[in-house]
Amino acid sequence: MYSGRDFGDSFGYDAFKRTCMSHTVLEVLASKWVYLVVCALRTATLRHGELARKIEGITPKMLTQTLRELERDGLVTRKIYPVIPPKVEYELTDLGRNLAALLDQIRTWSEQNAPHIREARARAQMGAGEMAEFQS
Amino acid sequence: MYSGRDFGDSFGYDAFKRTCMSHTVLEVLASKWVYLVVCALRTATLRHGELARKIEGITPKMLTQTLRELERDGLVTRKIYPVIPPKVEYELTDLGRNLAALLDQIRTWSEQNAPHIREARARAQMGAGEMAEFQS
DNA sequence: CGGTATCCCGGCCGATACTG
DNA sequence: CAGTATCGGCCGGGATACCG
Repeated sequence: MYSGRDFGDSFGYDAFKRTCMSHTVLEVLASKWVYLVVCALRTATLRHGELARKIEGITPKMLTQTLRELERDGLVTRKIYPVIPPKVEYELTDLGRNLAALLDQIRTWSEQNAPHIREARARAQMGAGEMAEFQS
Repeated sequence: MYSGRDFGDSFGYDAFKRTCMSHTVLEVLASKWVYLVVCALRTATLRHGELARKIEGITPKMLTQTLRELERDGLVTRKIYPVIPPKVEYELTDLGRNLAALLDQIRTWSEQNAPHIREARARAQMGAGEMAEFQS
């Protein structure tokens, strides 16, 4: 074991390799909250409270944590207004907007295919519970 | 705000609502292993062992678990050959292939922008150590 | 080969309370 | 308003061993 990851000179063009940069990017994106925050910011600059209200179920802690992560990776900017009460706005960077467009395609896909997946799950559930029920 | 499609029911088309089907779909996709498995199967039908070898770091348990989930949701089919030694092939369904195309765009994006994100992280790390804050 | 079964640890994440 | 602090549960998921 070694502390920290050694990406070496690999720019990581194979996400299947753990040592690849693209793999670590994936690890960030593979989060429900990251996805929702990025999508929420796609069409508008929003404040902390606005995000919290829009994203149902997120806690202040997770929201802050997610935003910090996105900020660290250069996907979101954090703009502080020195006023009282405090005002902080979050906005996607160009990089973030670029990504958001792709994530939004996933959302569109999810919306359009939700019925199919629901049916698939129902069928799977049927098959699983069927042996305890009738067998005609 | 919601593109004029705020149905607000459980069939819903607003992934920000926890009760929405599209939200649950997202919860499936928001997984590193799901992503990698789907992408691995994008170009080829593969066996369990082939997947395990291709996806670095995945354990048998997680691979099976992920495949079962994808099968349940109708994204992957599992074909068993009654031979000895056993042979099982996993293949994307049409639905799965459709999704895989989108996920592959994410991968392409990750590869292309990995350097930018690497730099952003380096800058963030610098700033954290220096604490010499100056806003623009 | 293609899985299951089991143990178990770390850390993710939710809940809540508090501060500037 | 925009966060931090803290605690704790639960479960994701790694390691390992074992079946058909």
